[in-house]
Order: sequence, then C-alpha cells, then structure tokens
Amino acid sequence: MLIHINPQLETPIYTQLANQIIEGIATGRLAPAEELPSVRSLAADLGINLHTVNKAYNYLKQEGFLQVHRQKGAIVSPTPMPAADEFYYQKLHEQLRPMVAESICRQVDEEEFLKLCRSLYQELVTQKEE
Amino acid sequence: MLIHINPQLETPIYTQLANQIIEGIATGRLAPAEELPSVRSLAADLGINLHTVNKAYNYLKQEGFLQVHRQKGAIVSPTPMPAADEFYYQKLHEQLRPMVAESICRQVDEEEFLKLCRSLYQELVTQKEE
Amino acid sequence: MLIHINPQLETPIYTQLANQIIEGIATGRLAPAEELPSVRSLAADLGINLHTVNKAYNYLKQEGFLQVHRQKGAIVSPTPMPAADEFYYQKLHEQLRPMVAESICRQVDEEEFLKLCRSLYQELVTQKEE
Amino acid sequence: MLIHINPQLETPIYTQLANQIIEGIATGRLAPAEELPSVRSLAADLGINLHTVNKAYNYLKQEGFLQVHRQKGAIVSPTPMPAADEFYYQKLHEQLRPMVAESICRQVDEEEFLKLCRSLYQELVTQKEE
DNA sequence: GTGGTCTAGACCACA
DNA sequence: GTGGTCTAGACCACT
Repeated sequence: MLIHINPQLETPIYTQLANQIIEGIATGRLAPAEELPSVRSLAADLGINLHTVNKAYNYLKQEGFLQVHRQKGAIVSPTPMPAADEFYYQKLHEQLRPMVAESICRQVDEEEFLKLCRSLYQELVTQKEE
Repeated sequence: MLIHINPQLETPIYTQLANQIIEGIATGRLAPAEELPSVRSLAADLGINLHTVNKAYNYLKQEGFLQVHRQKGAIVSPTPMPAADEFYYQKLHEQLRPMVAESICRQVDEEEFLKLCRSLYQELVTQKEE
Repeated sequence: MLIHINPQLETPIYTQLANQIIEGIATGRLAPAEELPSVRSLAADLGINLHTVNKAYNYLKQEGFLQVHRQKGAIVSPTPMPAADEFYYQKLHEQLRPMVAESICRQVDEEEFLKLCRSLYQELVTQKEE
Repeated sequence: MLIHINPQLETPIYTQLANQIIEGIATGRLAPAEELPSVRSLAADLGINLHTVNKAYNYLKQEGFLQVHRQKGAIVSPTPMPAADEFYYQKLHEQLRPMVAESICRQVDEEEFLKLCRSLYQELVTQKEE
C-alpha cells in the first residue's frame, strides 16, 4: 500500500499518515490483523521522523484502529472498529457543519454536495469489494 | 446574531469565529452589506483579544466573505460569493475523504452519512427561507 | 470632471481624490487657474467627509498643484509645476522598484512593462491634446 | 543576501521586508527552494519583532512566493510564480496610473519615464544573469 | 472611533 | 527549534 506525504500541506504529517492508514483499513487494502511496517522502516521509507510515525501509530491505537505490541510492532486491529456512537456522529456533525455552510455560500446545492459524498463512498467501498 | 466561542476546543478561536460568521451568511442571519461589529466591540463581547477578531475578519475578507472598510468597519460582502470552482471542490473532496474513510471503518453506511449532510442542509437552508 | 471614490480600496480616500485631481491636471481637464469646487460641495457630491476633501486639497497645495485661498476656495496652480528634480526621480525609482521586481518574478518582460507605461502616457497625454 | 529595514519610512516594515525578498527572488539572489532564515533569527538580525517577519512571510506565502513548512521554516517556492494574469496587469496599471499622471505634471516625458523603467529592469535582471 | 501596524512575551503542536 | 496562536498594550492614519 502506497503512502504519500506532502510536508507543505497544512495538515500535520502524522495526521496525513494516520488518515491514509485509516483509508487503507476502510478500503480493505489493509486487512484485519495485517502487520504494519515497523516505525523505523516506515519513517525511513517516507523520509520523515521516527517520532512522527510513532505519534500516528499511537493515535490510531488510541482510536482503536491498531494494536501496538511493544516488540512485535503494530497490526491492524483484528476485530472491527466499535461502531459509530453518538459522540462520533456529533464529531462528524461539527466537522461537516462549516463545510456545508461555506458550500451554501458558494452556491453548491444539496444534491451537488451529496454527489461528492457518494462518489467518495463509491471510490473507497468498491475498492473493498474487489 | 449570537456567537459562541469555546477556548477549550482544538480549533483556533479565530477559526471558530470565522466559521460562525460564514454560517451566519449561509443562513441569511447576516444579510449582504450588513455591518458587523467593530473588532474592538466584538472582542469585548466575546471576551477575546481584538487581534484574534482581526485575524478572523482578515481571513474572511481574503476569502471574499467580507469587505473591510478602513474606517467604517466590516460589512458582509454585498455581492454573492464567487461560485464554487474546481479548487473548491477539490478542497471539499480532500476534507471529506478522511471523514468518509473513518465512517466506513465505523460502519456508518452511505445512507447514514448522506442523511447527516441532508440534515445540515435542512438546518441551514431553512433558516434562510424563513 | 468626474471623480469616482471607492471606499473599499486600500488607498485612503483623500489619496484617491488627490490622485484624480492630479490626473485631471495632467490631462488638461483641469486648466491652470481653474476653480475647484468648494470643500463643502465636493464632499457632498462625493458623499465623503469634509475633512477628507480638506486633507486632499492641503496635500495638493503642499505639493504645488493647487493654490488654496482662505475665502475664495482652491484653484489649479496657474503656473506649471516645478519640474521633476532629483528627489522626485528618486521617489519614482523607489516606487517602481518593487513593481518591476514582482513583474520579473511573474515573467512580465521589459517590453511588456514598457508597453503598459506607454499606453498610460498615451491615454493621459492624448486627452490633453484634444 | 542583505536586507535593510528603515523603520522611519512610511511603508510598513513587513512590506519593506516582503519587497526585498521579492527583489531577491527576481534577481536570483534567492534561488528556488532556497531556505530562508527562521522568523526568529531574521527578526533578531533586523532588530524587529518576530511577528512582523511572520506577517511578511505569510504575505509572501499567500502570494505564492514562498512555501512555509510548519517545522522546517520557509523556502522560496521551488516552482516559478504563476505568470502575470489579467488581474496582475490591472493592479500594475492602477499603481502606475497616478505615477504617470504626476510625472506628466512635472514635465517628465515618456522617454524619460521609460528610461527609468529600463534602468530598473537592467539593474535587476543583469544581477540574475551573472 | 475605526482598522493597521508594531512590540513584547507566552504557550503549544509539531518534528 | 520551528511556525501558529493568543494576549496585552501602544501608536498612528484615516474619517
């Protein structure tokens, strides 16, 4: 699975990394219980700092995406994620809110916005089914 | 129009402020050409520093939501925002992508996700039509 | 002679006004010794503050474009402006410098830049000759 | 590359700084992808506040001259600036207009004015070719 | 009274 | 050590 880091982006590198791993899990390119590269080798591959990879792994562990074993390295959580709860929906809501607001100002109508979401679901889910 | 700032949140205060003003514009609670409070008075009302308000106003000016007249204060841009272009859609896409990915992991299906978006459009647009 | 003020511009209103009067003199639309509107009437016409017009007139007086008589109002200086001296050239140089620098960065070549200057001379001088 | 700030001047310090960096890029004294000093060190060198340097850097980032990497500091944009578009020419036109007008009043003829522009192009471009 | 600029000093996230 | 953010207090140009 290819990971691409763009250090110029506003989003922190560790977040970019975590997001791409999450996407890998979502699409199935990273299977449950699959081993992830070691912190050291991934850092070397991506040309970033050890601490940065570590931070991403720890974040993902805390969120339940990974299990991190001290010596064995990190694996994708073998059990599925806990399903979305009220808090997750609220977080999603708060994140979407300003995006929808700005979209309305820019005359993006509801259907257009939904089309964008659908296309993302398509893109990510169909990879999973292949 | 009521604005509420939560200094505890991770999102910078000036971003919270800017987002709420954008939402005000989206819903029509802030009409085109409407005058906004001066940086000083708004800062005092919100209990934050005037530079923070200033930063929010300048961001919104740069994005085209506001016009800042040197001595008259800020007004909502009397002309509608430039419609969404390719870049805006791309930005939206990049923002939505990790949200959709995580949602898939948490077993939020497409319909559920779209429902959330629709409810936000409802909430914001119906205010506008009242 | 028509004067148009744009309060949204970054340039102060009094500067906009002064510049347009200078342009009027350059093009001959304002003849030597011609009377200018009173501070009061011009301010009313343009919908701006008395002080602002006053400031513009005083600036132009100080620079030698106008003569301001206490009761008779302002007139265009009946004698031609003092010719450009070393200081004026230096000021011009300092103003042009960053414009040329940025133009180089944006791949505006010298000929293109000169063409722009020529077209401005054309525009302003030919009015004078009509 | 030497930078000199004059706090007495009417032009804001951050603008003076930004202009000199732009000139550095135009002349090639600042090469694409070259690293700039950190805001702190440059501020110390110039004897100004780090926020002032920050403002200059952010302005240049926004205009596309620099890239600011969160933890690595600022670099000159490795890709050339977007070429001048209609808006840039219009901005240039508006800036040149009052300069040409005043020059006409001061009996600076077209050739004299163009000579000044040419000399600036000479000065800046020939540095580049060395 | 308005925003623009500058200074100063502080804390934080990131690498 | 880097930039990002926030606060505080000051002066200035403009209206």
